Amino acid sequence: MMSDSRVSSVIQEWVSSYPGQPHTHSHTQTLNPTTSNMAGSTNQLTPMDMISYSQSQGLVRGGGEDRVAEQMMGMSYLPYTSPCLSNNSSAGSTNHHQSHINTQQDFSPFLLPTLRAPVTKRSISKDSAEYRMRRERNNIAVRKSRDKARRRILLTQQRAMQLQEENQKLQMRIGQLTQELDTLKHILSQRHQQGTEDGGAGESTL
Amino acid sequence: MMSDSRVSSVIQEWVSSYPGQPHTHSHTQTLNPTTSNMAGSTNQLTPMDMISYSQSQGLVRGGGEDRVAEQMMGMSYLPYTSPCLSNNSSAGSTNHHQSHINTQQDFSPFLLPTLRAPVTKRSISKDSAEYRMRRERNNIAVRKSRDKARRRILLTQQRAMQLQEENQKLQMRIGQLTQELDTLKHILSQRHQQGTEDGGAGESTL
DNA sequence: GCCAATTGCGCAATTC
DNA sequence: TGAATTGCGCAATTGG
Repeated sequence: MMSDSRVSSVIQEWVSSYPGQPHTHSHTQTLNPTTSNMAGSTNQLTPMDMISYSQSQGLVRGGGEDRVAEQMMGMSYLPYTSPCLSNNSSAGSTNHHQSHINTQQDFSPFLLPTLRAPVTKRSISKDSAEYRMRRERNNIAVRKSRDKARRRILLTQQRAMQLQEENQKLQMRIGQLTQELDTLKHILSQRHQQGTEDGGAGESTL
Repeated sequence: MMSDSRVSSVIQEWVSSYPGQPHTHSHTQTLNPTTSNMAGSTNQLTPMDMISYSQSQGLVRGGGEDRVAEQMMGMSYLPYTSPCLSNNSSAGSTNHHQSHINTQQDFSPFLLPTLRAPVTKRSISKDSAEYRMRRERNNIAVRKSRDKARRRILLTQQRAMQLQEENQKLQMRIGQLTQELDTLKHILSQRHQQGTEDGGAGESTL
């Protein structure tokens, strides 16, 4: 109805900012054992949070495998000893040079008796001009993406505030209308009573 | 206010999630969505940026110090040539673990007469157990913080949706009330007319 | 000054 | 193949 005119620009923008709701695929990750990390200390965080989380944000992917499991469990930021080892090379991610191998699947547990043997990796060598090129492009994409996300969040906040305002106004309006209605009803009721008593007609001017 | 009873749980949570609105301190950077970004040309950072870079603080990790300047200018994700050079190893940041060698101390300076010698850094040496300790603690804090942020965002989204729903209901309610009011008014008006015709006296109570 | 919390950044894995 | 996402760790800041 007339509501359209009430929606302000912020809302409009916001709407366009959510083309099609989060995917909610079936996430793929493997949540493999590695570093099961039972860490010990529990830590609160209702499981509920996780649910909605993974849903809206859509699949938690790749990144820190183990983390996934953790997060799924609602156990986030816990001590969490690094997957490979505590401090030495390429613990978590990082480890540039050697190669992209170890982080991900972390085959080491099985195939590498000693330490990782990054060797044998077809090195895209960080030196490679191409590598740098890719990295640079990705960095740009990342910045862009985050910028977008920030704006989206901002819009959502504004939208929420705006809706809240609107809501209050509507509530007020309802209050007015309700009161007015009560008044009229009361009047009618009296008239009716009068009419009944008098048997005649008593009307108001309103 | 009096609206409390009407606000649903999601809202409640959301509210508590924003203790005190975005700080808006003296602002450090970003702050606003702007991104006005005159885009035009420019991008490329001036060598000037380098200065702030090496200066900052302990262990510079080469990361995106320069970025700061850019962002201050509202110039986001632009090309932006890497600080040290475009492709060489460990150029930007990264370098984490592998060895504290290259990044930090970077002995190479000996070989590179022209570049600054970051030496003279207070060595918190990445080897230091303390360093690792700090890092680990910070990593945990970071995860925690991000988790929190995610939940906050989610709450905001839910809140917005909920408010929208509520809004629709309120609008509907207003529609009903309005109609009802019109009906009553119409009735009263008719009776009044009748009363007038009859020559009766119509007064309103109230 | 220390510490936790934030925040921007780049990396790498994954999705689209 | 390349852009977009996203978790992660690092480092600089900020607020206590």
